[in-house]
Amino acid sequence: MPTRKPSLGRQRVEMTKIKSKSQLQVTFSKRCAGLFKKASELCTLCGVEIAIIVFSPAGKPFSFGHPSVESIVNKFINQSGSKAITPPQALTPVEPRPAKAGELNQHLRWLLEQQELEKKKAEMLDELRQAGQTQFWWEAPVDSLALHELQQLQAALEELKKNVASFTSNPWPSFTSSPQVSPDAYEYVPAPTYPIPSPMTELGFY
Amino acid sequence: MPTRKPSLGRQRVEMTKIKSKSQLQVTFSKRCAGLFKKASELCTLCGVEIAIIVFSPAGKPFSFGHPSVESIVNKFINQSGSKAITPPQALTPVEPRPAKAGELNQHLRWLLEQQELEKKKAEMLDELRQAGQTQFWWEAPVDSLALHELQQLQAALEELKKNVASFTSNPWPSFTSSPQVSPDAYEYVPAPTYPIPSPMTELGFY
DNA sequence: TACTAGTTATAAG
DNA sequence: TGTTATAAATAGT
Repeated sequence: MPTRKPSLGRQRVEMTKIKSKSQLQVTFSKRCAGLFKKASELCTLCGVEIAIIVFSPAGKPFSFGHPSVESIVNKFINQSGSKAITPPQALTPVEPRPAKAGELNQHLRWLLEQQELEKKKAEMLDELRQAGQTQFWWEAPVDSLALHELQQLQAALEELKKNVASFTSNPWPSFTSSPQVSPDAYEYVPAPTYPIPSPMTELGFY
Repeated sequence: MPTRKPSLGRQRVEMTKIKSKSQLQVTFSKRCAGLFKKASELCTLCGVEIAIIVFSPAGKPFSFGHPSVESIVNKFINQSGSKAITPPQALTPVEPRPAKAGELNQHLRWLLEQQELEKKKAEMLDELRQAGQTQFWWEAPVDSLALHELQQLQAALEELKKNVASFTSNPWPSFTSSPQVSPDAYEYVPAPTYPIPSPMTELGFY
């Protein structure tokens, strides 16, 4: 005979902070997903622009944006009219330094552009990861060699830092973006971003 | 006799942009309110920070924020002080594209390498920053005189890059952060108009 | 992750 | 704006 599986079903929940750490995590995941879905529907249904930024209980940033978080944020914080975002110039190594207040937005866009790139990449990684095997080679603990290399790098950075104080040219890196095309898809980025202006680009790294 | 008032009740709605202007307005109002309510609940239940910005069909800005849109946006675009380095940060200019399914794994590996690099770099940059620097070293201008130092740095990075493939670290760190304090007041601003609090300054520029 | 059942959101009127 | 009945989100398993 079939043993009944009488789930209690959805129970009313008191609107107060969840105590249980694990339960909180579960609820957060579900509701955050639900929130983003609602946002997505609102975008589709009403053709509006929406940006959502959420810092998880663990402090990790989650975001949703259509057409993009940065565009909306920028629009929001600066409704006093702004120039259109210039598409990334692949061969332009340097972002103009903000000399005037009017140029600040340009830099903000740059920063936000970085975030965008990161989110897209993270998204891709997630997809690939889920589509692939259960375990990969890189899912293993760190070894000491990495540490060594890191220390080496850090030393180089420290060295450079000491000698960099008197430099006078433009520090702003450019952003090269591969045709980040995402037609209809809205961003739903469980992966947080971490805006760090990287000078590496100027150095021809990677 | 009670004449039935057989409301059809909620009907399934096609997820496509609503044509009727008036219907769109109604739907927008309801769903926007619903979205904000969900956000509010998520804040309360999980004690997280959320910012939502919506531009209505009429282009009017609506926002929800706890503790405030500004604080969250600023935090989002300026995570530099945080260790919440989950996915990476990268300016991956030249990203190999997987041509065949068989190359996916290789591509993934490449992506993860970039991720590793960025993660480590981010960590070190954090260290450097917390070392008491008001200004990132890369924010200082770089001219040709720095060439020597730059080459030094490049060498270190290249070295690191070579070793990335061999050392294995978990690309998906779980990060635990300090608990969040959440007051009771949530913002629900139908028509926000707020001054830009010098975003650049908070971004660590200048 | 998937399911169930009571809860909540919301399309229509 | 308020009502109703159904769709959708979700708490608990």
